[in-house]
Amino acid sequence: MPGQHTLDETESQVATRLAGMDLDFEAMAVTANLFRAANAARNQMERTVLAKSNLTWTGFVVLWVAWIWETAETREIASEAGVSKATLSGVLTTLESRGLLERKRGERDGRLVTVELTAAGKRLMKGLFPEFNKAERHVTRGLDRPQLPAIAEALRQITQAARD
Amino acid sequence: MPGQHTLDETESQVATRLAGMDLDFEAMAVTANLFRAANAARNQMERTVLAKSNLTWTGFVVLWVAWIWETAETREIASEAGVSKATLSGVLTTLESRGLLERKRGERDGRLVTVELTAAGKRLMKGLFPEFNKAERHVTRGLDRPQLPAIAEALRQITQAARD
DNA sequence: TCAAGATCGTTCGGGACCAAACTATCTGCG
DNA sequence: CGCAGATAGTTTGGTCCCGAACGATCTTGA
Repeated sequence: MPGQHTLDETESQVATRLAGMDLDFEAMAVTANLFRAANAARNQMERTVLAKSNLTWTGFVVLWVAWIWETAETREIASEAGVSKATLSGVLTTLESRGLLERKRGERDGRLVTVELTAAGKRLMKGLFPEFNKAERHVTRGLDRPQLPAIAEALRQITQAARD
Repeated sequence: MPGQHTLDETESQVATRLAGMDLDFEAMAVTANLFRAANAARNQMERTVLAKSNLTWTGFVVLWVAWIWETAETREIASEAGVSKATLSGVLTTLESRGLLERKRGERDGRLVTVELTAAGKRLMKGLFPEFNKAERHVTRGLDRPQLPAIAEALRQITQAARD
């Protein structure tokens, strides 16, 4: 089946092609697989869980953050969701037009905007999140159960290190 | 500093908000931190390494795959890069217009298109990749060195599990 | 041999995505 | 008080991103 490489084939081709260069191959393996895993998991969840509700990944994450924090300022949503404020602005407009959340201009500080889920938004998240969590369980099913917290911690370390 | 939560604060808020629901919190922590880490690392690398060459993340990954495999069929680039063939088609057009790669229609099979870097494309990757690898080392610097292969392996498991 | 079906890449429409420019608001210092 | 600078969110312009529809090409089986 030409055009289909296994992960092993790919990594061995990489090693061959880059032999002799002064590179950190272990760091490379971690980041390469980090992006592959995140991408594969995201695509999987978009297809299986989010598509039914006609939600994009980012739309879901934004709803999720606002749901968890009850009410949230846009800059904090942007930070949690990992998108720029420009992107968030557009996504909020989309979600607001679908009646899932509401913007409220800050009263003390007129520059701020806070976001709150509507009843429909809360209902959606309440029904959707357990399904989302099933998908989370699904994509982690190949890992040793007791190893899970250590992996989560390692990923937190990467996040920290990438923040400067 | 309102509007800024630490990772710990966020996870504790999540635990509180979802208390009582029947959820797999450990799987949740792994996937949530997986996306955070991938996002943070990607943003970091886009800003520090890729921006100089005016490359997007996906553009770089596409060049990378074609570089590693010398010559590659589009469907295999799409698969390795983790994008749809529709997306790839547009990205190839962009990169081709900048003279970094060339499309060639398959000779045996007229449906196929293979991609090959131009001299300029190869030069770019040769100069860029060592810098990219430095950034890979940077974002993994918080991890125990001997632990690296195990983390890469865990991420491979997630990728596998997400592929169905 | 040749039509039905599979497979490949492109196009289309609509949303996501970012940096930079912009508007509105607040803060602080003279 | 008043204005210079900081800060917040939105708009703009260009690319990425996907599913679905499409045209072109190959394969297969009667």
